[in-house]
Amino acid sequence: MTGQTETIDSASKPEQRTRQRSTISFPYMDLRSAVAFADAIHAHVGTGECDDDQLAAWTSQSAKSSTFRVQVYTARMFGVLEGDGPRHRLTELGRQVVDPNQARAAKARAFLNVPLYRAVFDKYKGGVIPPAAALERDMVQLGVAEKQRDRARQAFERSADQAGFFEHGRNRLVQPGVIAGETPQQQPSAENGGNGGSGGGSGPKDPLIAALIQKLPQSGPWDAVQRVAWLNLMKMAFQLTYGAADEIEITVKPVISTSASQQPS
DNA sequence: TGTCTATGATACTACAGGAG
DNA sequence: CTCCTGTAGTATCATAGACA
Repeated sequence: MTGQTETIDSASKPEQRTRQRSTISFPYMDLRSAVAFADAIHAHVGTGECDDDQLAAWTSQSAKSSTFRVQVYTARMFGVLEGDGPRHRLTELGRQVVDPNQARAAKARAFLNVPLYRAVFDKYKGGVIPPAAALERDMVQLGVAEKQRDRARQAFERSADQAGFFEHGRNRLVQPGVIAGETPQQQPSAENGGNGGSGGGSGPKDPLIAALIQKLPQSGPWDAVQRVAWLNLMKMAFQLTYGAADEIEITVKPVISTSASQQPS
């Protein structure tokens, strides 16, 4: 393991031969490949779980191949798949993606789940997207590795197209209209994703918000860092669901020990 | 010819288990 | 208890081949 960097360095000019890592997450495949996985799982096990080998077989791949791994990574990044290790299942968003009635809104949400895409969207929403070269420069500034800039841009453009963000022209990034109002209101009765857990609740909850609520621990200690992370995710979910509002800041402040007066002994 | 897709390889990270 | 090592999983890079 340790000799490999030397091999790279000695290849030729060591300058800039080292691998640069992106500091912002983005998928290497497009939204369609993520939806394909969601479709495969939905078609075979519905809301149940499957493992690597099954999913690979259903999509005519080998579970050992990197393509398969990259595609799993892509689907998880879009938020349509979840699971630990070799086990996979649809997320709430994934179930909506395979539902023709909700697919449009769900794809738009999936698109904005990707940190890089979210950042680009925030930067250019309502405006005109620059040409490819300039867009790539922006992506590099946002944290994409120099060598991955074109790949990131290509995946971005395809995914944006598939999510309906280019409906007003390929030089404009416009959030599809359904996202704000359509889905949250339309499950008046049961049927809201059987094992949702919180399905028994009453209020009309956005699936993204519902999924976050499901993440809440039942009991026990829950440290501040985790709480802040959860609250930040909820903040983003609010922005996606209800639109951007004034900046909300979530921070941790150490407790100033006023408990001295409370200590009985 | 340029772009896209698929694939193998590699770097990095996290975690468990054992030795001192 | 701490440090070291091995292992597994994830993220990223590089490139060959297919296709328009």
